[in-house]
Amino acid sequence: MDELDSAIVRELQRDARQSNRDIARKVGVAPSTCLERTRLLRERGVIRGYHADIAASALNRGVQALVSVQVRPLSRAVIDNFKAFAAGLPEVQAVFVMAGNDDFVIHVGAQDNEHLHAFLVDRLSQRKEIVGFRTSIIFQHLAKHDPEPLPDA
Amino acid sequence: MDELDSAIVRELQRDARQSNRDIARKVGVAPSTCLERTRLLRERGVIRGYHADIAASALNRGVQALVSVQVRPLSRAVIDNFKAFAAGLPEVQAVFVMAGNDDFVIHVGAQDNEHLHAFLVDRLSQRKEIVGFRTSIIFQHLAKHDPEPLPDA
DNA sequence: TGGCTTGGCCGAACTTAATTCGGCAGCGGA
DNA sequence: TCCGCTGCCGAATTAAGTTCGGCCAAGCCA
Repeated sequence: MDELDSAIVRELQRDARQSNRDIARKVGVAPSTCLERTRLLRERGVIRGYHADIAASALNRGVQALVSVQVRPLSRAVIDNFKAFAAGLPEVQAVFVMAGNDDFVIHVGAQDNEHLHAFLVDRLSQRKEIVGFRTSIIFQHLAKHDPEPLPDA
Repeated sequence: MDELDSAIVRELQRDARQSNRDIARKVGVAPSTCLERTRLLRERGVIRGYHADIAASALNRGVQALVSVQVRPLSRAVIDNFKAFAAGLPEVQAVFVMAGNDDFVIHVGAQDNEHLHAFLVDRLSQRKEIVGFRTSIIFQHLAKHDPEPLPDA
């Protein structure tokens, strides 16, 4: 992970669909070199994939929420099981396994409030390992897809 | 946003760097048609961008947390101002503007616990509009980059 | 109902990019 | 110093992106 790798990664974070030649030119190496670096980054697991960022409303997810969940007992089996369950639900966009008061935070997207409510009472509430959850509506989501690099220090 | 658009969007969510020809073949249209559809999706704002998914540890963000923040007074000026401030910090990966007990949830990534602590006490604590915040460490992050589509119903 | 218009898709032609691979230069070890 | 290894380059080949004229079908108006 030298400076060249970092520069390539930054470019791919910014725009994953620009051509390899453009990236090569911007980072100052030959296209073949850039291609090989990119291949290795992928192979090493630094680059995990490339994904389009889609407007939530176009995916019928105009209403979003963070759901904080507590489960019991706090055993690995229960945690892994609930995590897999949550990840499998279509409304769920992300699952955070947490330390602290809440064991999970689930990022959910639904078409409207009614669908969100249905999801909460028909899906989540079913699970017997859940001892409590709190739902907070998201007004706005600002995600930074190409953060400036963190100082190494 | 007909079935063809949806199919193209799904493919680009799954792998944003596959060739237009491959996508065209998978969704069953000519490459030129697929290209034009993609252009229009972008123009309409359905597709907002394409981004590489990078392993957190490679970006010096091995430690992540969700920080719930309360600010006062709850005026638009204060909210917009704090949102812009948070979004500008390099450690911040996402900002959620919330309804409910907390006004913001901030997704933060830092090199280690020490850097995270420094961020909290040197950056966040400075802000006079903050009347309280709670930090919860993230053990695991499971993000779904190509969720199955939500039923239209 | 019949002709006209329009939108959207196709495929060929052309331009540009991805990919492969042999060679070379720089570096480190013996 | 010499050898071998690593990583970069650039040319050649294959494949992809992009443009554009033509066609077909659906909708509309008379």
